[in-house]
Amino acid sequence: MSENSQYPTAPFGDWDGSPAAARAMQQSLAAQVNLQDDFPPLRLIAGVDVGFEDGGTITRAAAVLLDADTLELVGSSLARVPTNMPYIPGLLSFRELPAVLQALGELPAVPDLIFSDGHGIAHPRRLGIAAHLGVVTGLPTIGVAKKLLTGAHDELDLARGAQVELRDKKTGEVIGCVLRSKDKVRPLIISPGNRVSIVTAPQLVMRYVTRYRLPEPTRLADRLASRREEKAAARRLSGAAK
DNA sequence: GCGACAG
DNA sequence: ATCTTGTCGC
Repeated sequence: MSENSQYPTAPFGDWDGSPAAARAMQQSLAAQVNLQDDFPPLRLIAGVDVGFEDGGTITRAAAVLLDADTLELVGSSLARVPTNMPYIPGLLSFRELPAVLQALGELPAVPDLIFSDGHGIAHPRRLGIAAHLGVVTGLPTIGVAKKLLTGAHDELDLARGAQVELRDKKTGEVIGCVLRSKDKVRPLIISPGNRVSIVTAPQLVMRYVTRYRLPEPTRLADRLASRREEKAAARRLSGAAK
């Protein structure tokens, strides 16, 4: 089980830490996003997500590696690092990406596609965390978000698989789609990413949705990052102790 | 100036 | 994201 350390350690170059410089950096990186379908036959897919411990002082990134055909868990990793900056809408990647890259580097293999929590190009400057991750790693990525950050869309049917385009409010440019992954659940906001087209992204998401709202890679990474298991177990015990 | 605002 | 119990609906 050899881990791979082929991911950048300092994804922000010579960033001075200021929000203004971060936004400028996003503008230039956004130009490097590839919105064409350019991914290999999928054999291994990954899911990444981030959670926090100790009131937010520790950033906890989880990465899971799945067999793209059977969805069998092939490997997983966890990276715990000190939190370096606060959450600022639009600058999420500068807060979470370092931990995510560390977790990815500890997986047993490099995935053919990564599902990232948060948006891809459905972002004010077209560089949400999924797109940022795709540019710095060069790998295909898709952003799977639970809430809207920017853009507008029409209503969509309540049936599983229903979807409508998400467009820039000002330019009308299509920046992603709103997808109902299960009957009557709150829709997901899907956007590339890198090396995946706006049309293909939701298809790939649906391919990996089983019985839950979130596609498996994202759901499993979320469980690890946010310690769903541990918390549920702790709750059951304290409740039984009474 | 006012509202919106991933995780 | 995280803190948190019971509860309404499919």
